[in-house]
Amino acid sequence: MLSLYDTVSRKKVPLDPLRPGRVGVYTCGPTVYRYVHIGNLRTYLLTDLLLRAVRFAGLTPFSVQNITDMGHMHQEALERTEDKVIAAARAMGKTAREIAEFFTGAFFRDCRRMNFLPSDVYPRASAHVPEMIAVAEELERKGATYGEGGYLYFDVTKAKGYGELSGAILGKGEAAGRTDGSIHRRKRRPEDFSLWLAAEPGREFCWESPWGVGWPGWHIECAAMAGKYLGPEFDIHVGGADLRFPHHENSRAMAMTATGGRFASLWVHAAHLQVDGRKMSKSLKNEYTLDDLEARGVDPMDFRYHCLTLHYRTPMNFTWEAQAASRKALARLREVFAARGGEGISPGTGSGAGEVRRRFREAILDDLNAPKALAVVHEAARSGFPGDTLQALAGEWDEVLGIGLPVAAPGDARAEPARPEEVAPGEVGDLARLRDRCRREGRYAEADALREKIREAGYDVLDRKGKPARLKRI
RNA sequence: GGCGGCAUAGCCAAGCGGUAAGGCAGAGGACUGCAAAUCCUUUAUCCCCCGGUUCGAAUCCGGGUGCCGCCUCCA
Repeated sequence: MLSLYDTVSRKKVPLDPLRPGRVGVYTCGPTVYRYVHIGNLRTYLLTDLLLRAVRFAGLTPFSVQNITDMGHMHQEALERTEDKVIAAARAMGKTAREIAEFFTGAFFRDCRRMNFLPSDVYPRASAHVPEMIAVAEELERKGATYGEGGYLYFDVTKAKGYGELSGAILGKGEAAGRTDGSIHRRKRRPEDFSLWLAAEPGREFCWESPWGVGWPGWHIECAAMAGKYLGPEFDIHVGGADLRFPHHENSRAMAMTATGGRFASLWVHAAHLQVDGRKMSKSLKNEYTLDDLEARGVDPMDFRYHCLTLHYRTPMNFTWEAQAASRKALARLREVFAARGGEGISPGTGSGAGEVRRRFREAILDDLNAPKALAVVHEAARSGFPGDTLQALAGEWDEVLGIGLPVAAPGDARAEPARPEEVAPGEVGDLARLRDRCRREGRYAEADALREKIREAGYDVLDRKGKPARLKRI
């Protein structure tokens, strides 16, 4: 049985699906007016790992991840954005909708590169405004709203259990002491939040509503879309730690008040990723994207592996040094599984692996303890298990880890070491062959000089007894 | 001011009451013309500090110190 740490009850609880065998999962997805950064990706990796673990536990997940393509994309913010990509798009006369489309595409591309299992539905906020209006109307009927002049607010004192999720205490937050006239002037108390806002002049995204032409508040997005695709009650809600308050607290308050249901049974939050001990921010120039990592020689799979070396609730401090260590570790694992996986002579699931299998399973089912599971993988890699056993294990485990442990059948091309011409440019291959001849003839000084040249070209020379040397990218 | 998280070897990181997983780096060995790669072995008498509970604590309690986050858009 899979157990997960639930933010509301603050302890690990066994997953007990509302519908037998089916697990409904909702994840707060990206806001598509910029590229997602590696911190966002760590959060989405939690969803991916969760979905894979649900399958591993023999259940079928149904995953919904929203795309926020208009909610808090304020027209004003668009106009004065410092983001170069947006600024350039605006300069070219692109609409907010076109910009959102572009970054949505970029998001899906990153998901593929990270080897995320696709969600079943990716609802766009802009396509669900009628559903949001319906939620707001229901809240109005329940007497949990107030407002005037095109604005509608949610009265948090009408929500049962407000604060259970985040520990927020009414009147105790810093917002209580802050007064932003333009935002707070119509609110009775700082914790109340907008369900509907009047459109400012020139706003591209706006809709007709019972309260006038305008646009929906941010928190109502998730309440409406989760409700539409998963119903008033579902199993797991996933999101980044920063969304705990106010976004999740408010989504929950609204949904529970509107439907009378409990909304999500479990709330799972991903701890943040920082860079060099600081929160990522534009001003510090440390908001890395997957492309930034690749430009520095870090493959998306290397980053995925690196994330898995930490538990999802442990804050991560991203450093190039630690990422490099993970890159090497993954490369070694792959080599071991590839090389030995090819040794298999008999088909089947292998034997003698019961113990590691059990411990891997236990780790994953215990609140998705990926680092513990990876330790088991490393043990197996050093265990001396026969090829067919390693092959079976790699296949099973990679369903959960998704880090590309090769599953090479005997005779499979992946079971054979790559030939020089397959990994290196022709000139480098020529150097390697020339060096082989020098060595055979005992001209070691020349051979060593050639090795140095090959190194400079970015390749390691892997000598093999009686066979041509292999080349490997450094 | 309110709420929360984290402090474990040179670095990253599990463990959360029973006597310190795993990875990277380092050291020794095998292999090699020498290397690299690979393989084998090895590397924390101790888990930020001070008290306490317990037969027993990195793990629980109390008090410190340091770092970080949320409370405003934020994964």
